[in-house]
Amino acid sequence: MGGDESGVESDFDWNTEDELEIENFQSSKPCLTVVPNGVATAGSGEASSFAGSSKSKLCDHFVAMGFAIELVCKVIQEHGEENEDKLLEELLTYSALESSQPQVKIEPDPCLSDCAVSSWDDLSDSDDSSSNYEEITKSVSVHDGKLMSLVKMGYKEEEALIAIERLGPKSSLEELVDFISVAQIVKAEDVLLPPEDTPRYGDHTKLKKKRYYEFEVLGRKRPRVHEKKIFNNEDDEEALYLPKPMIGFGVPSESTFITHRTLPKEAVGPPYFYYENVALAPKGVWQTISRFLYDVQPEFVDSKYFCAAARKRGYIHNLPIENRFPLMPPPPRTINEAFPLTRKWWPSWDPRTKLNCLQTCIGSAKLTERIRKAVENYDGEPPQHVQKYVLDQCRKWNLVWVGRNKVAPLEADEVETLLGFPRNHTRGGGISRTDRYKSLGNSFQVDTVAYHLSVLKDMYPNGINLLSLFSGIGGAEVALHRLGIPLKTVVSVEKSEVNRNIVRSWWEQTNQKGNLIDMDDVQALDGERLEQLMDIYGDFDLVVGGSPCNNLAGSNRVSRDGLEGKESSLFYDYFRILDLVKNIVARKNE
DNA sequence: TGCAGAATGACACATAAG
DNA sequence: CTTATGTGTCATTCTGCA
Repeated sequence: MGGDESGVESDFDWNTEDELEIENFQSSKPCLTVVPNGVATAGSGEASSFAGSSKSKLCDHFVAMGFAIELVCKVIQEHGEENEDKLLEELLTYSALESSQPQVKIEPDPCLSDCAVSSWDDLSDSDDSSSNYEEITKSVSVHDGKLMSLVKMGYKEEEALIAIERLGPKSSLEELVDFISVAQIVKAEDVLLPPEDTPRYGDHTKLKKKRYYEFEVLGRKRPRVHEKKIFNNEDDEEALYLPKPMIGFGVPSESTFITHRTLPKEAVGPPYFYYENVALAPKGVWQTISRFLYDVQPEFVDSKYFCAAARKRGYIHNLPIENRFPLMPPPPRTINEAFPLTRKWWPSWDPRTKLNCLQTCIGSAKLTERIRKAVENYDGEPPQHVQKYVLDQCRKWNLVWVGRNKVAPLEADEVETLLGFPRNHTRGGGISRTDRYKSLGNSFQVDTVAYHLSVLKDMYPNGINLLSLFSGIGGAEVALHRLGIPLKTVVSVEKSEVNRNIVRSWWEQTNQKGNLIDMDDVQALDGERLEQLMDIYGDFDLVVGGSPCNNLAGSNRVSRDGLEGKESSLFYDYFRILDLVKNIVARKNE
């Protein structure tokens, strides 16, 4: 285990805006606006009275400036809300005090417990809003035992509450402790570090301080990408968030490869894990994900290097990266090759050779009609502004030319092919057209994933046991199958019944010899159930999951809440389950 | 009732312009 | 270096239609 050579620069910017994440952690921030009198209202600006609404606005205002929500509550409570400048001053004073004395404990505050309890309630699955108070107190008392134990063990009440909320009511004490410990490590780093006003790429002093801190104080070793120069030839000092080109440790079509990396000790498999999500998540999200997943660096890969459509994704995994091989035959890499019939109609002023990311929605018929009308008015090349309009729309909706002046969205079976699934994979069985696009838009690109998983083939000639979380339409299963890796037992957890049916039907059609066990709720998969499964079928060799991205993806106008969003926070369940599997495996091998 | 169309106007990041 | 503008994104929600 090599560890960390000091001074080796990372391509990944670990150094920015960590404060924000921590705030999220402490307050379990999101959808709740807490006003000073301890009443929590859902959403912002939706409060029933004028007073409430203005209070929450002020609160929001300060939180948006970067102050911790509990601090804002406290200050507003103490000083009223008439004098905004005065409040700001107080907040600044408190913040300064806090950062110089990290151990100062903010007194328990009604806002805090309310906040925690309210989001707790969100998770408790009772949509009935009428009997709120009793429900809450009841559920509090049920967990009082665990809460008390945790507090007695020396953990802060709010930390304990957040952990219980995250891991669900059935979580064991052991799991809770584990969760809090990770949270504390993340928190400790950021509280103890000097506050950073603005993210600055390539700021060496800060970078070094942080390294020093990690190394000396925490005694931790963090893997660095030693070969980073490959990503960024011209300027070493510019630490970029995402690598350019986005090829991760290498792709079959490019000649640059990284064949060696050092994983942190805790990350080393088996079991192997493979986690996926959108590359362009809000700031800090990938840092958090990476810290939870044993400090493994994400591998950012754009699927445009594998097929004719872009798909920028980050993957965190502990697989070996030597001797990868691609699926055969290689899929077409340009629109032209993928859809030869479009060549005849493709206008010379449309320079696209690759499609954009395949999404969950497609362009409407009305839109294609508007485009036809716009283009057919001109003989030959339309004027610049029309070209721009048409190209913009074509890029936005991934339209292709299928006739004279005629564009069309891709058919679902064409999307299947592009993503590497067998034709008609999602067809029939009661799935509607829109659902089909939706399932496909949320799926893996099979060739990309298969390339990463290909290293397992030699390691497991007799097949593997797979735990597949958020399986969707079974991208991982299809990838392994296409690689020729036998599937012994697959435990597939997927919420959508339609998707489960798709996987089940694929399983039967491909004459799989193994066992397919499907479940619908990741939160219901606890240690006991896992142990039971592993007793019957043997240890899991691989844990795959791409947790929901709705709250991370840029196309979400409504609720891009980051990792703490309603769906995307299910990432913590991926971590919880993976960690359980690791613990169970480790215990058995003792 | 369920589906498809259309509007919505969030963000982070890259790049250009001042 | 700071500010303005452009670009792209595993989406959500409402409305009208059949």
